[in-house]
Amino acid sequence: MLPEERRHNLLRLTAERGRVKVSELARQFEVSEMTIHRDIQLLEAQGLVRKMHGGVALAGVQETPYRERIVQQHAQKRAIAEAAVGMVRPGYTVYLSPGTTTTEIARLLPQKDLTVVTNSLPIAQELMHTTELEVILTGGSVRRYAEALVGPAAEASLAQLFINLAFIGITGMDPEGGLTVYSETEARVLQAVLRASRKSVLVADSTKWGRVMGPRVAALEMAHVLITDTALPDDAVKYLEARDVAVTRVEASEVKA
Amino acid sequence: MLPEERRHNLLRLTAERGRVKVSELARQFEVSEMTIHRDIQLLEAQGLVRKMHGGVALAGVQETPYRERIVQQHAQKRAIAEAAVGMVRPGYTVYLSPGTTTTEIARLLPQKDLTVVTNSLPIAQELMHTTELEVILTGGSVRRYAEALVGPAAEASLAQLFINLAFIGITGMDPEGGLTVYSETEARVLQAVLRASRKSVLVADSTKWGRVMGPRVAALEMAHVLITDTALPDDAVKYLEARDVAVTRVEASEVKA
DNA sequence: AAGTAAATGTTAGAAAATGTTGACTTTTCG
DNA sequence: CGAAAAGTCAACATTTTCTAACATTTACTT
Repeated sequence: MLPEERRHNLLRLTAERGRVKVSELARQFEVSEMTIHRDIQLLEAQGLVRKMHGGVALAGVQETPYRERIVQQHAQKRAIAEAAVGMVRPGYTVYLSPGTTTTEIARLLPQKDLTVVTNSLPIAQELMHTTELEVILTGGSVRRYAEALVGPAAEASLAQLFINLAFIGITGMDPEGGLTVYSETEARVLQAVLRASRKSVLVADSTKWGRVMGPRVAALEMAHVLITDTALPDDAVKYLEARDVAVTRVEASEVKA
Repeated sequence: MLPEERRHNLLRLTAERGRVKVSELARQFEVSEMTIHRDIQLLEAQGLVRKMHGGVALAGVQETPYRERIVQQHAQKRAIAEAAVGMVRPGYTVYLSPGTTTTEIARLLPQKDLTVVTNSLPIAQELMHTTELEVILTGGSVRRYAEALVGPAAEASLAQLFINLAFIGITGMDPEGGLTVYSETEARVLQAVLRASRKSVLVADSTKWGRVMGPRVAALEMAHVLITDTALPDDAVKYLEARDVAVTRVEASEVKA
């Protein structure tokens, strides 16, 4: 494995799991711990990770990177979420993927006449307390750092359902790389979601465009709709619409909390 | 668990529960009490928590003086939970039903080498944050008041699993009425649990004896073990042991909170 | 082929984290 | 009140992790 490749993987592993032990990384990559230390030092200088005794964590994040990410780019996510909620009709069964934008959608959902399917623990928690909607949680293994449920059990339970609208927060989207997420298990769950859904809606800010971050979920054109912000380049829109993917670009105008 | 991670979890636990005993934290994180003292000292220097004799409390937060009886009940649940945890062996897959006693068991579980299956959202949440155990959540509809997952999906996912030990908090137990819980759906989930388990352990304080509270889960003698308190009448013990149900009666000794 | 720069491993000492012991303080309870 | 129990904390020993310096290997350049 190339050094740069190794650092990239290190970063990905850290992003996925929130924190990783130095010893584990050394074993994983079959290099000495010293090398890992040097990698970490390098990544820390770029502000990407934070060193802690015995391991490494995502920068600026303690233990739950998920919750921390929520505060970033909130206005944009909120605007995207508002557009997403506009697509929901009474009686629908909607799916919400784990993620910050989808959590925002959950908060804006109508209070009635809706069934929500999710594999995100925080979303289920929130909907349970703040609404009277029917909430269905997929089964599965708890994936700690994403606070999500994954694995064969999650996929199997999705196969039993019919979903009118699936809202999917994606980590990377690229004409060549397609839709990508951090981990293999999450990718598989999303594939099950796509199979169970009549219509799939990607929610992703424009920074995700051109990014290939991990395992591939599906081709770009598998989605029916993309909701993103105005910063998405015109040629990207052209590319998508040529493939029958409807694009909605929203303005993150007012940043009210 | 990394030191910094442990301190973060300590803070989280304190925020959740208002105040926590040093001895409990030491047990939970599997470190000496001295280490906990040092952690607390560090967090106190940052103004995040307040040190108290025997424990730690959230800084700047009013203390809620608790009712004696609640404390008493808690001590009993705690004692039952301790006996329950004593039955767990490394490598086991254990099931925890929704409930306060089982939540207490979750808090006392070893940190390693265990798979936990549950349909309780709070238990999954807690284990996810404070341990590194493999946590499997059954799927299903969210049952609001119990914060539990129920329904055909929950039953189906349990059917896929093998459980070494199932800890079941029961609402009522009676020679004639058998084991009873509040709702039909919960009863069905517990039936699925019993089918998937090699050994089932009832955890219930003695007030549950003679109570028939709702739908029947199974006959009394379906369980292998009952862990309860010393107030359970002798004839109840005799009745149960005649049917090959082992009874463990614990004393709520460590009463003071 | 020789030289150079990058990458990695090794070693040793520094720093951090943890546990243990024992003296001391606070709380509990007869 | 006064003694026993429980909790605190400082000092020391031990283990683990970090870092800097040096040696070695690998890959690229001239």
